[in-house]
Amino acid sequence: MARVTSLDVAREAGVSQTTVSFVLNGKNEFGISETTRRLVLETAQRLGYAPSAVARALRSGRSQVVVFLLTDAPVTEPFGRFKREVTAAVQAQGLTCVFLELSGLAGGVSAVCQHLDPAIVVSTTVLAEVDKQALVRSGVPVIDGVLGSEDASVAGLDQREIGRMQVRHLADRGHRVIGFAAVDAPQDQPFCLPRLEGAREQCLLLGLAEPVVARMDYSLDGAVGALVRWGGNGVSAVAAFNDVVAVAVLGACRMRGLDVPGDLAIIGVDNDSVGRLTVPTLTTIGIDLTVPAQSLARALVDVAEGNAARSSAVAAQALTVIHRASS
Amino acid sequence: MARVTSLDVAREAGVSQTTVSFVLNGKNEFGISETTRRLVLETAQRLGYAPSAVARALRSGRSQVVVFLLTDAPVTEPFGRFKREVTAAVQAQGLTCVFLELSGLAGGVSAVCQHLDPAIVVSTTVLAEVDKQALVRSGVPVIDGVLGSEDASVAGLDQREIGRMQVRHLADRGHRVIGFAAVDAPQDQPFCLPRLEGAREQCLLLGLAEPVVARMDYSLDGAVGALVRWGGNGVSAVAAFNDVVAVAVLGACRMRGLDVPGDLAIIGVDNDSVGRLTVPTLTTIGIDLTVPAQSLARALVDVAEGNAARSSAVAAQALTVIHRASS
DNA sequence: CTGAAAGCGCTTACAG
DNA sequence: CTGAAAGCGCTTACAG
Repeated sequence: MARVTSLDVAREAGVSQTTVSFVLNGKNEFGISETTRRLVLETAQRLGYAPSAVARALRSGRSQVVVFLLTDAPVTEPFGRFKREVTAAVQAQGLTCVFLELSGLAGGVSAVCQHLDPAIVVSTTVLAEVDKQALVRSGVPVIDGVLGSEDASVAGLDQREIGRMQVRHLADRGHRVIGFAAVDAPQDQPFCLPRLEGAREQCLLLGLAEPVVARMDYSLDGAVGALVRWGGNGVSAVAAFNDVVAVAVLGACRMRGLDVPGDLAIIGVDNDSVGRLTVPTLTTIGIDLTVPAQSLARALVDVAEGNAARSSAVAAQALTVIHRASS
Repeated sequence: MARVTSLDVAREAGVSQTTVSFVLNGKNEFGISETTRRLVLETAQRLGYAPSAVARALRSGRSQVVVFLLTDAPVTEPFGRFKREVTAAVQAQGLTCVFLELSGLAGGVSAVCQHLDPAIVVSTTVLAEVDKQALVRSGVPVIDGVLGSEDASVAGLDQREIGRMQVRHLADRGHRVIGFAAVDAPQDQPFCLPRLEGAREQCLLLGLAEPVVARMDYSLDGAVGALVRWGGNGVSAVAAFNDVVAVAVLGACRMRGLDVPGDLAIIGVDNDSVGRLTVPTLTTIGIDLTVPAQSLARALVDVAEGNAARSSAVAAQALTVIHRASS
């Protein structure tokens, strides 16, 4: 079963390959008659013609593929939605977005281009300078550190705003000494650091003491340790880096007989479904990355075309406090 | 900055394009002298030559890309690792695996081939027959229902075995009337149904009563409802579809003043990190999908080459009971 | 308004 | 042992 080519369609319709190409690519400015147009379309349909992406890419020198590199990317629900929304937004721009699990790949980034020839590469993490150079040298533009950069980043979401919102929420409810539950895991730092920084800024702005930072791994023991530290500093409310850490703090409170939110209020980040299932349920910051996904898609197209990325305003509307029982 | 082509390398090295191609593709059977070989390799390196995947694909008629379709795929940690392991295993077979978020895509599967020309398409969900036909018609082989099929599937992991293990664990600890916490969400059914079936089988085998099934959404209210139903049936232990549901049951127990595991034992599935953070910590089934990922990668290559997939033995070693405080 | 022809970069028979 | 040439399927100047 040989592949149906545009030449097959041309022959079958009794026109030239050129005409087929023009019709199928909507190059109407060449003034092809409506009759011919219909005939070509109908013939292509009938033969089940599907253009070869590979041939098109070779000819045009540009593939239509966006490779989105995932390196220990967050497994949270908002990020899962983000991937779907980026996919949709990129598609709306006429490209196709695929995700590549870089952490599973031997040989690293350079191996990416071996089989893929992407129009552009996007990465959640900041790429090593060598890798970046290698890509750029083979003509592939790169946008890295997406969502996690310390400045507002191409997606227009400032991670610091998350920390600020957490503190504002807790301060609104009368808390004056606030703890911050940070994590050690390296892959979380691009998110954890700016969130903490935002929390600091907001405390300063509100005339509160510096937040009392406790670092922990994802364990109950770690959370109990944090509790002790906070207890010694008069902390009455905790902003957790994310919902999972918040659950750990919740568990530690239970172990130590502390009432939540009576003895300690807790707010997480992510609105993970598990936060609706704990007792007490978890106050959290919901993240809607629809707008950031669209900003990113626009920036992608700009950069893929060799222009500078349009910068995006901070998408403050991406964030909402979801107030539940833990605060 | 024009692209470096194999012809550039040939000219620079003073040999023909053919020789360059042979050297770079390791076609040593043509007896190229060691000196020439070295020269070509060194020149390619020096010029920073990277072969065009697109040209190669056009010429050979086969791309080297595996497209892994994700449709509301589970966001659990084992599945995250699975993706990395599939990526590695596929790479070991000489192909590149990328993931495509089908749920974010308008136009569905047919749009996939527009820009990608994959060597093979894999899907977690069972594809609609039309979509499957469309792919096969354009010459793209398909493997669908990966990990979720009711039979042992290409990956060699039988979801039923998970339910069996849960029941065996609970029965070993003396429980005679077992509840099953099932979920409503359609995307979970390919996993939930076989796990429940396995639980049923195992109860029968051990001479226990049928498991008492409660369906719920991911909510505390749903879990409380389930608790009432189980209470009326003398259930002393619950096998939950996954860890998130298990957390909901845990929460419901807390609300109703039930002791875990005293009044009710609970076992989840997935070994999600949250299960180590609840109080009590959660007994669960750990899933190591390394072996299934490798089976899948082998099957992929078979099918991409037009052969039947090698069937795989059930990878029982993929599953382990992780015994914690909830049972 | 439509067609013949070139060329994207590669691999691989075929000829020396 | 090595080279000249064809051809994968497409798009697009160029010519009519």
